[in-house]
Amino acid sequence: MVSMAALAETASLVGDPARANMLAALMDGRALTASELARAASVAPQTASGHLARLTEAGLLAMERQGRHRYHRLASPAVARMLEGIMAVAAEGRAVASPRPVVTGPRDRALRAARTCYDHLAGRLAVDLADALTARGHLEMSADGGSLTPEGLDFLRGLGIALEHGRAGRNGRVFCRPCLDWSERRPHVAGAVGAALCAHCFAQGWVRRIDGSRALQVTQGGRRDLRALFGIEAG
Amino acid sequence: MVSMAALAETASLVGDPARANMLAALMDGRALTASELARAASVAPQTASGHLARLTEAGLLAMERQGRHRYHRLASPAVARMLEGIMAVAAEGRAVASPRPVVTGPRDRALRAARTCYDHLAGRLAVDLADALTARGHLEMSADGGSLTPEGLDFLRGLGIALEHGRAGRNGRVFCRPCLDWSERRPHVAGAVGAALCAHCFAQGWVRRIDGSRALQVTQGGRRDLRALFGIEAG
DNA sequence: CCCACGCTTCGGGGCGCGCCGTAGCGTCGT
DNA sequence: ACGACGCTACGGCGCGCCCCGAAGCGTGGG
Repeated sequence: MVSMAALAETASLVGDPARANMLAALMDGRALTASELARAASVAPQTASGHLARLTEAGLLAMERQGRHRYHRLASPAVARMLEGIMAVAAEGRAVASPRPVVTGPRDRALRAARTCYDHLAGRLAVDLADALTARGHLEMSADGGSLTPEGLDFLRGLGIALEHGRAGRNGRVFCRPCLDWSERRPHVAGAVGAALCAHCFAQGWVRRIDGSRALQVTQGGRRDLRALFGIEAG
Repeated sequence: MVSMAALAETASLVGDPARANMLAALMDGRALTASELARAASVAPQTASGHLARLTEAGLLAMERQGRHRYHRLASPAVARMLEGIMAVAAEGRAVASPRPVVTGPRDRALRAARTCYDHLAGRLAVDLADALTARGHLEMSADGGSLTPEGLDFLRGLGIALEHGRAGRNGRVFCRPCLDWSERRPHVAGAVGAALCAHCFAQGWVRRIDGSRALQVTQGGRRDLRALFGIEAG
């Protein structure tokens, strides 16, 4: 039974604080350089280099050279889902340990409002979006799964959102993976639909990244369009 | 940002071989004693005790006393999903490292055929079941989600499978969480529907546990009924 | 009542690995 | 071509924690 040893091996890679910080920094789906990741983890570049080599060899990260920089990113959606799962358990354990909501730093404010989670939106913006779509009968979600309704599919296609990949079932529905929002403790839309929504928000200029953070800022046009199209007050 | 430290903390709990083996042994959803877990991890009872205390305090395990035994089990479905996620990444990484299928031990044979995965069925039996339901239009699954069709819901209810919990959406569908089968590399049914199916198989005596293993044996009656009701050849 | 048993606590030994010095390689600017 | 820069390879230091022996507690059985 080789998989048990593999379980410990993989988990211990995430189990080191420096590597965990690097992985967390990559959870927004971007590709970062070794130096940036070293800063994120508060370690020297040599240390980061060693960690990155191990993570890459284990298949957690993918690396591509570009000039004298080397950009590292999560190797696959499976890695992102794994990290989500670990964070969910960590949050659950914390909640038991300390009943009151743990901290709300000043910088956290922006993160809680809107951020990316690998390839989709997260934070209050994402939860509000899911709620708005649900209220209009465009989306149905439960703990075990979710889907766009035929009306929801039409609506999003009308906005110009390409959804060819996760094509609808024989009754015009397309499944959405629910992802438990880390800060809101409620599900938002992940999977192919979530990725398409997120891509569209960036393409339309509704959101943009704040400095080098994982947090997103809703632009003025974004506020206007999100209110007009989805009826949500963002930002 | 407290969650990053929590990420490393939680992951490092799984990152120790002894603890990982214990958690893997509990992945079938049963509750085991400290001694059994010590044997599973090949460590002395004192060592196991310390590990179990840490896992319990962190909220990964739940413990209940019963006489002079103490039964340990996974604390929540979230923990099971986390472990699934880590194993998926581990398998993915291995697949890259060694192209040929890693090992097929004699004991693995039974595990690959049928086993439990926390609260639902896994292995070839579970994948065949999902395929059969899909072929008959009772189930639809994709990478991002799945659901019973209204016909599928009726069919299962006709068998006496209680599905009140994950009640159907406004068009008579009930979502199923897809779970990537560890040995078959294809999705089977998890979530509330998967749990109900698994419970029904046990209740009808279609399957039973082999000795103290995670593997399941399909009974003679199980083979007959599974063929008659689902059209699958099991065992 | 005493022993057997399951489990836990305490203490010390040992090994692994995370860390940063220094040094070396490849790439880009001027 | 030279230096700056990003990154990587090597070596030794030091901390942490995983492990088990020995001993203590609670339960169950003879």
